[in-house]
Amino acid sequence: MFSLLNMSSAIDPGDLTARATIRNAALRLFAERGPDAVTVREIATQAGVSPALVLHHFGSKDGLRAEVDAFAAHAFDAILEAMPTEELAELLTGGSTRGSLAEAFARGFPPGSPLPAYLRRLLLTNDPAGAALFGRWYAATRRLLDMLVEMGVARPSEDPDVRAAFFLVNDLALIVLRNQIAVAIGADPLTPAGMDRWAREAGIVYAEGAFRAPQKE
Amino acid sequence: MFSLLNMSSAIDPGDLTARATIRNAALRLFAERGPDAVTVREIATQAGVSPALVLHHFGSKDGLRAEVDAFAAHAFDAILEAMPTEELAELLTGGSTRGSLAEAFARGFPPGSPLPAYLRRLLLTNDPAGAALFGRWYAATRRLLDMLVEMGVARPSEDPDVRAAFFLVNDLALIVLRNQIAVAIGADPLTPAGMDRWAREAGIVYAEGAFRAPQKE
DNA sequence: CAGTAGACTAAACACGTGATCAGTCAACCG
DNA sequence: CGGTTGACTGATCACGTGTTTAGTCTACTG
Repeated sequence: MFSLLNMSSAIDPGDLTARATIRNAALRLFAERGPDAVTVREIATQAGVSPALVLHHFGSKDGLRAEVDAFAAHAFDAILEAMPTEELAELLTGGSTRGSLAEAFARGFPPGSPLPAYLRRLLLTNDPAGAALFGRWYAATRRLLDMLVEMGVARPSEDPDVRAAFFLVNDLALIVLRNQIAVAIGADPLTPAGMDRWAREAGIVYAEGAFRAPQKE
Repeated sequence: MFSLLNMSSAIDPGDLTARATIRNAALRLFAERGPDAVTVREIATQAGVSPALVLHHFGSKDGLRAEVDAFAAHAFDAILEAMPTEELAELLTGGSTRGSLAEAFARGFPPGSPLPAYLRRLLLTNDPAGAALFGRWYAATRRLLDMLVEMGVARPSEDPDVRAAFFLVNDLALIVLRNQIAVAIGADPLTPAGMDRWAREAGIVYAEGAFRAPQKE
């Protein structure tokens, strides 16, 4: 008897290993609901395999979690590595859209990708990996801002640490409050359309301010 | 024999009912780790009662959760109610600090209060209560911004929906990314000291912008 | 002083969880 | 061909969970 189910390449459309299929299913579920709220049985069902196979491949649920973490971190670094030069170029050419992390993500990931949601979880839990990621992005923002000041493009600040954090978290707010923003403005801010509206307003405020200065000037 | 443990008023310093003690313990634990990650036994231990008493008073864990939700929502509304006039007054008198939700919270809640963390969780989960809260705050922000434009204090925007959302989520970012911000700038942004630094930078950017406008003007 | 109501607890129950185990099957190697 | 390796599964385990039950003790009521 010829068993289709045991041909690992036939488990899922796309010729993926069973391992990869399980990892992808876990990534998607972890991103949406968090690892603690997802059961091994659920992952197995979604991947079309038995629960025991999940632990056969990854040792334990925590092992799977670690592997998914590493996979996601790798994907994020790939995005981040391709960004700063591109972002800088856009900024210096005075392009219409301001360089931003959220924007880079919207461009770098396919529309249905679970990675933005995964990133969100990483930043919001007390995960050390999330803290490390935030730290690297903060340092990059800080450096970029210093560079822009030196170039005369950005005005200097008395408290550059806070200003860099201000810009970074305003940007990340798009990712972490995505759903709330979507219902408020009637458009997903991580799609190109929503992103355009957002970038235009942010760009204006960052360039000109939003209030008529009451006492200064 | 005289039993101290059964005198409800002696269970906890502060003359609280056992019910209130349990509710407070649950609020604190829910805020820190989320309701799903907290066990009934844990709440009971922290409150100094038996696990069965928790369910005796609240029917079920979900019942307790609902009661804690209602309690927190009530506290938030109280803060929100006292804010807009005060905020408006500060704004119109040209006070040093810009009116903001995060600021109002830092002023309105004692330093160790679990309510900011609870609010954070409410906004970040897909909880309908959180969506409702965000919706009300968004409407208030939108109205305030319109009013300021009408008064000539704020510059009009082509996309006021997005601009209001932009201001609101920048503000809420202080609450949802509090920990990451704290390690980045070296100060908890929800304490008066950290809040001052943050408000100063935000105020400057919102008033004057941060970049030298490249093409406009 | 009975007697009832309610705060409170110890013990146990039903169930879903992550994990283990023994075993089947296909592929590969000598 | 015989034998070993490894992907894969069904059955089962130990355990923590929310909840229930039976019962104790105190305070109040007539």
